[in-house]
Amino acid sequence: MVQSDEVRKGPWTEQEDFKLVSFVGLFGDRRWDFIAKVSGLKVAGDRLNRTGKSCRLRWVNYLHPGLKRGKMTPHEERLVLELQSKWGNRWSRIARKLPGRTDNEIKNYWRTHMRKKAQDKKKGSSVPSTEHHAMNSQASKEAGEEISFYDTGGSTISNQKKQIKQVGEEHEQEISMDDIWKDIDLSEENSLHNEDTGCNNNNNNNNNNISYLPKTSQSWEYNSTDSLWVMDAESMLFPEVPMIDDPYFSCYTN
DNA sequence: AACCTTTGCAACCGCCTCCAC
DNA sequence: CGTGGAGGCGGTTGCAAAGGT
Repeated sequence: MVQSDEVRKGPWTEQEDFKLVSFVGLFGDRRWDFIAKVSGLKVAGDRLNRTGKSCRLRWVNYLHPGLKRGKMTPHEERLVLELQSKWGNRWSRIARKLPGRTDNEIKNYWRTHMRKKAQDKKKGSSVPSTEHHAMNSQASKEAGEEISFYDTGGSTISNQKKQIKQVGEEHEQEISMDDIWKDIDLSEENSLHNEDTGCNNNNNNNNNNISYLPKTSQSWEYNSTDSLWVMDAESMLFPEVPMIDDPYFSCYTN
């Protein structure tokens, strides 16, 4: 445990980043509490008074050398949409299929994406064609209608209300509360259904929809089994979902 | 140019799961 | 088998930058 009276919060400084990278280099990227503890000691020089959680988050979301920066590629965007429709808001699982992207990044992307979609709906305009294609998934077909723009990441009640506020302020009459709650229910059903049936159903889906993605092996071997984006057990069950090739990983092979 | 709104993203919070003891 | 700690995950918040008026 870090000395609690001095636990730092908020944005990380360059020095903190540097220290964290050093400690991770020394101790690996698993023992976050240990890293937090050791880095908080006076013997560690300038102390890094962050919690283990905070260290982990900073490393995973920002400092990890395998991270891609910058905009999502169209392939990544479509894969996110496809997997979200399949798995729901299981961001970390989705992130495992997009090496170099973090769950946080994908989550943020999704929220932005859905916000745009909500605005499109509000304006009564058609959904952009690529997005529509991606969203035209098993779940929406089985629901017999378009996926609601409310079945987003962060789809808690409070968030829904926030979106309602954002989206509906001018057009409250157009989208009633009943519609909204119906959408929420539908999306939850879809999500559950996808979770239950995703394995079989999506064999076909994936073969059809994302076969354009290159099938590659994970060349990144940073810290071996302790690395991010390792194939988990579930991933092994869905080998049909390809990994996106990532040239960045080549620099982690020793 | 100033102000307001929107967008993107880093970071935190709280809950859950796993595992060692 | 129960418990506690550590890590993981999803949801949420806050803020800076960009864009619009």
